[in-house]
Amino acid sequence: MNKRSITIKDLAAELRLSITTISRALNGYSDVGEATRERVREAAKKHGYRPNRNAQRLVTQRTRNIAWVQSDNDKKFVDPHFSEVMAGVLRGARLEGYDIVLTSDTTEHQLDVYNRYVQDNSVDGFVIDLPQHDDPRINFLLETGKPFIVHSRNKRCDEYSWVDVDNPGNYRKLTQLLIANGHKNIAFVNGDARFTFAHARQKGVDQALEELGLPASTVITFNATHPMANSGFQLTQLAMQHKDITAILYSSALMAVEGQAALLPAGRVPGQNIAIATMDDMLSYLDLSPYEGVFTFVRSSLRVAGEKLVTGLIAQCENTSARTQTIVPSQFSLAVDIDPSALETL
Amino acid sequence: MNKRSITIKDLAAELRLSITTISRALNGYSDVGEATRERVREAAKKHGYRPNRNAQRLVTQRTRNIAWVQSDNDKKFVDPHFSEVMAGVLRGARLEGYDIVLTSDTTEHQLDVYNRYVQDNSVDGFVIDLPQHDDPRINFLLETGKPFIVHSRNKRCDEYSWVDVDNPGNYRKLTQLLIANGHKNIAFVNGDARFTFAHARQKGVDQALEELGLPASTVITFNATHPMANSGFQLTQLAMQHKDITAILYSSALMAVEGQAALLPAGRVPGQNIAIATMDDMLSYLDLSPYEGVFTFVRSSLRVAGEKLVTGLIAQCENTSARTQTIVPSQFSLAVDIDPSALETL
DNA sequence: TTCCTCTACTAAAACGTTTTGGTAAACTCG
DNA sequence: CGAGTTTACCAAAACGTTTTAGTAGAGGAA
Repeated sequence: MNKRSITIKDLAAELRLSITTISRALNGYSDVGEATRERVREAAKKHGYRPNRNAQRLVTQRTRNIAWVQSDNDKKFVDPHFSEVMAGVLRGARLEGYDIVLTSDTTEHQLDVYNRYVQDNSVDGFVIDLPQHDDPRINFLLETGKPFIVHSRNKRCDEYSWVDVDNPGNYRKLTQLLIANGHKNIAFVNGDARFTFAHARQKGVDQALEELGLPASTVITFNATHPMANSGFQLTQLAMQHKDITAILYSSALMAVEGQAALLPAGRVPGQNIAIATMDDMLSYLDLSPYEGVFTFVRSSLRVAGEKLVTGLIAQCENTSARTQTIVPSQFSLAVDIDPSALETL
Repeated sequence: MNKRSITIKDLAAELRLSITTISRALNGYSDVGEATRERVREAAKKHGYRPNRNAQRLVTQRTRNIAWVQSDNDKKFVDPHFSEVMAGVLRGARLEGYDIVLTSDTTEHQLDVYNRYVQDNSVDGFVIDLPQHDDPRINFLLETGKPFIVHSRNKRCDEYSWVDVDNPGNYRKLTQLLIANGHKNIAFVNGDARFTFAHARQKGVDQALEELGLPASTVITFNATHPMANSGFQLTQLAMQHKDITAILYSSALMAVEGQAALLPAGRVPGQNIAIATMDDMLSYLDLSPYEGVFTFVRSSLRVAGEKLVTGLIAQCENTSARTQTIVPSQFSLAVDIDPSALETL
């Protein structure tokens, strides 16, 4: 039970070397003889020695910990999109030898935990997911000067590091593509408008209409209020009340798939009498193979975004002046009933 | 930027007290004058002093960190059920002043990260979710003697702490309830059989049949292989190929809801010509209000389970001999077409 | 030989706490 | 008044590392 772990002192005693030499041997310094280094390595392996993380952190002032703070009563926590980003973050962190410290705040005292972490040396930096337009977490962290990175952008985005997808561009193109294929009545099933990503997508749609000189009524938007299972179904049902709609533009493939159950009773068959287009975040939770060539996708991996978030943040932790401002690329994959030539002229 | 945080020494200097007194004042020791304690408190607040977590951890040998290790290529990560348990864990941890350290392993070297954490003093204990029948993580942690707690039970469950729901009991009762209401051909849409929870539920179903002397063919089981969006839909479609089925028993309400889209085309209406029964994990991702009185539920909150997991584990971390072996209670909520009297005789 | 350089090592300080084992002064009581 | 007790403080050690500022000795050059 709870036996004390082996320490650098134990190794030093056993090998009749100073703890300095043990430390420097294991950390790859050149002022250690090769024979000695080998002896140290072997003894360390034999005893399963690992440096005490807390002692290391105390002396180096670096924790190799990254904070992810999740709002306790926040529905977005349970959204599969969250899990996908997190999976990428975890992978990136593991490869770099970092750990993720996950906590929840209370919405009333959202900044408390950020403040605590800044003060008590628990973490080197923060990942912020799903920012809002005037996000208090971003404002706070900018003030403290602690490293952080944001998934998506808000209005202060040139002051901090971020990883994002080209939301306006993607949705502008999807909209123009649908219009070029003859669709004049489009439903746009979008996410919660409080979040920057949903706002950016709406902007892309609006821009497309403006460029083509079409009235705003060409697209009717339906906003999800919370990420909920089957919200795609419910919003699609709403959209189906507008009989003249011939295309639906979704904000997530999950919603698009859920929406299928609302299409059938309305006599709509994707690719035949209705066109479906959506962003595909490449959720591993969602099998899209049945919809290949049936839906039009613009694909970009949230998992990759997660990995880029964490590597960007780590770069900044290790070199304070490093800034990451990266657009994760997207690929189009068109439904068979969509004429691809329209895409080239965009 | 990166300005050094204020330390106990700074406070001592400012107040012309020893660091001992500062420490003991803030930690509530009785050998500090009330006036002094107040002075210390005020100065600490004024400067936003927080003890350096790593120094604390080094000297106390306790981290107030709990590890949750997630398999990297594991689909279960993206399952909304995971998020719900995690939400509970985070809440419990926050209330007790603990943080969660989240990492991923690689499936090939699953135990590496457990081993590292045991050796390098990163965490005080581990939470293990979704154990398998002969789970190597459990075997390993039992050997090391490090505190851990398991969500669900496997065959060695009297050797460790766990939190679980009465899976066999609940599914025995649901099965008997359906049979008592005249259903002789039941589909059982169950989870992945590798996991103990799915196995335990199957056992409950089997036991019900045995007790009633009914043939095993009364219930046909359909196992999910991965947690996937819409797997409830696909498995329900499969079940609908058996025309004589009059009741479906699901392993999760999410699957039950997804299955709805497969029922309609088969001419089935819940509560009229088909009975639906399921466990309800009270996912905040899922709105079940439309199915109240339509499905039969046995309800138990995964979020509560998560909270109990973390408080049980913390108790064990702080007092090595403490063991938690808790069944989270379940409540029945019957569909209107189900005769409740059958339940009382069980 | 002497001086210099290079190799291979080390003692001690530092990181910021908590805890142990005190003590000096102030009170209490017979 | 003096002995004992209580109150309110503190110096120093400890936790387990990394890093700084060395040194002793071997080898080479003149």
